[in-house]
Amino acid sequence: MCPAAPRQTLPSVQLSTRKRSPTRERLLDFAYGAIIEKGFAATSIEELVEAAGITKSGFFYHFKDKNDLARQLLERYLAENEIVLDQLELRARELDDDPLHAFLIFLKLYSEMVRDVIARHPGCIVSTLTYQDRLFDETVVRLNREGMLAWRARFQRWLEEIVPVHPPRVEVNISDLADQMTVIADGSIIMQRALADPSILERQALLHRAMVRRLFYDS
Amino acid sequence: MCPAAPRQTLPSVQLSTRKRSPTRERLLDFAYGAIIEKGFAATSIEELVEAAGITKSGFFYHFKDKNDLARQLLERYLAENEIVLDQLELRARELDDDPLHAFLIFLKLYSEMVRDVIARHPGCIVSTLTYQDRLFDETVVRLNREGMLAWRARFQRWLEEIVPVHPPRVEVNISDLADQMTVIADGSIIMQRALADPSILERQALLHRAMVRRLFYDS
DNA sequence: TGTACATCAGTGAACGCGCGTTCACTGATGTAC
DNA sequence: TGTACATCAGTGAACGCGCGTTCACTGATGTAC
Repeated sequence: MCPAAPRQTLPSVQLSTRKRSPTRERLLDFAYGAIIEKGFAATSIEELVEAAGITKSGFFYHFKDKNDLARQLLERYLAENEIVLDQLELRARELDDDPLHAFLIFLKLYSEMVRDVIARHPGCIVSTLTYQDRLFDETVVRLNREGMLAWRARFQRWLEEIVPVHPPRVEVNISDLADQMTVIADGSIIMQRALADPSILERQALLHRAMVRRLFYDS
Repeated sequence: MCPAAPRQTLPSVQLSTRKRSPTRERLLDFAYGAIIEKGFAATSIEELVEAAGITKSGFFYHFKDKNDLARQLLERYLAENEIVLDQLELRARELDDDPLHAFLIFLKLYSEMVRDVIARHPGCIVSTLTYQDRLFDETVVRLNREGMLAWRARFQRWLEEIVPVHPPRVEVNISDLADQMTVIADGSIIMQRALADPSILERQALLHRAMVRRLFYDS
């Protein structure tokens, strides 16, 4: 599922109808970093407001409660993530008309982008929240779920475009192959973090690319 | 990294020199389940001792502090995990002398074992602890790291046995390929949990197997 | 076999701290007429 | 242009609760002589 692009390079995304308050955005930024470092339960409202330079009551002006923080964080992340992947897919398809070639270009572009993002934030909120989902209400759990399904849908659509042109050399389930992208991203981030080796995700992304290529080509 | 086999099927593993106390084992069992459900920070000592039927002070007889709980849990898990993988590898090598065939059998056996374990405990403590590693001392972080490196070493050794007999059809880094096994296991567990779909891990394990097979064979 | 001591596996009460949350209030800015 | 009111983005003090941890103590079992 991860990661989104660096925040500063993003256009201003308007989420729902709520106005974007700079203080709220900063609180979300701090929460993002802290939650990736320690998890949600270990991240206190106190440390966030201290970092943002307001008082604790100010937090409750922007967020109904702590669960609402998780919800808004996830909403913002998923929206940005969609945009980043759209851009990457668009760029890849510009560079080659053939869907398979474009897909392989996409995997390469993705591996490069992800390398930089994870270096700064070694983790993924979606994975983190997934591992603590008993702490949240169903809205958060549902958002998480829908985010993962959006990844599946994107790659499944793309792969179904590829298959008629380049039939796979062995039989594989296309939906599973679409999921493999997400699985490898999330799994690599864990390993990268556990080993404190910043090269893992990129290496795994490139290996995955080589395996996909080999699935469609004999050479 | 995950999972270990069901506890009840395991021989009694003697960890370090400490005697295995049934109460401590039960505390560890409850902690395992709770940590996978909610994470470490959200798991309270109170709920564990209540489940075990002792008082909170009893906990501190068995564990120096909460960090010590994480350490003992991880130690026990890693030791059991080694044994389970050893057995699976032994069995696979019994069934076929060729290292590649044995490896593919191993992947199949693994996918079956893992399906049952994750159905009961939908998560992996190693991943969970990795995502909250700022909460622990370096012993825990080091154990985590060594556990992952043990997986890498096991599969790398095996793959290096395979390569001279069955040269891969495209160039891949053997160490990365060894890591891919771990990456897919951990990533699948996250997706399985986020989607609440118990079939994900097995499907991904089998897809991975097909991709590895395709790497070494043209058919 | 009896006694003395040691160890094991806890109990029970108390601690201080930090946590998430509430509530009445406030000064600055925006809007209607 | 001035006045009245509404909204925005917070403040400050207080709350009760649960958390991890400590410490003096205890009854049952094991071991030495």
